[in-house]
Amino acid sequence: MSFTLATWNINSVRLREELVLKLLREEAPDVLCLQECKSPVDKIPTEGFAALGYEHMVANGQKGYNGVAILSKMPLEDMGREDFAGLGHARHVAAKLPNGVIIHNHYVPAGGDVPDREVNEKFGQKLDYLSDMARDFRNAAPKRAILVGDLNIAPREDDVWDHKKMTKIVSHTPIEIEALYDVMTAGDWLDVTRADIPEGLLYSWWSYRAKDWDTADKGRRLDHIWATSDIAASAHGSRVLRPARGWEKPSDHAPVFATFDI
DNA sequence: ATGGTAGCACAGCTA
Repeated sequence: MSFTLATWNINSVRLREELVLKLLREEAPDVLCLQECKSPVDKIPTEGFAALGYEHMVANGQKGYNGVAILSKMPLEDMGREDFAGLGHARHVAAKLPNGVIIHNHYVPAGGDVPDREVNEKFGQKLDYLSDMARDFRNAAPKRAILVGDLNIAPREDDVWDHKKMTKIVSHTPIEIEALYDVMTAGDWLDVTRADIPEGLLYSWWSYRAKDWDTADKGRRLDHIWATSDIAASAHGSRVLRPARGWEKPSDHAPVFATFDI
């Protein structure tokens, strides 16, 4: 069976309901994982999604901030929500597909501006969130699983527009990159996007503050699709839907896609 | 070093 999965930080699912519908109509992934829904679960506009065939959703929501959801054409079994770092935030939800594959959808804390947990509590929370993820995967090694989301870390030199300028900028500091690779190793995860697209600059986020995001192209690859090694080899066809960053009233993130033959 | 934009919700936090 072949299925296509997309992940997208939507930056308010209620404000951008029409953009979600456009993506579902034009790209028709089997599963769409959203982050930063910024909505309680019961206020997510599911009717329009269901009308396009996405009749199934598992979600974790809160008012105003964070929030993650998995939309699917196929039935989903709710596999619960983790509160890593004990923040009380809606940053994770998991679901199982009929083929047995488990999907983890994460919104990792951004971590504030200063990359030092002694002076910036948010940076400490980000590192704690990552170490809790790693501990969880060491406790119960995931199998036949996919992990997606806005991980708020661009690990490789070619995941940012200027590696040297970025090494002290939160999202590309060595301590975060180390922590992210520790999560990856703890769970036998492989970076599907970079397995499919090993060469070259590849971004999924551009700041709203840049004058001309497209020509300046000061992007970062913050949005990831990983898979456990038992199914990673079946993945192909990865891409970033960069044009979505240029849609009317866009999210600052573009959707990332991967197709799996499982 | 600073400020630039955006969402939520209506001030100020978060990104």
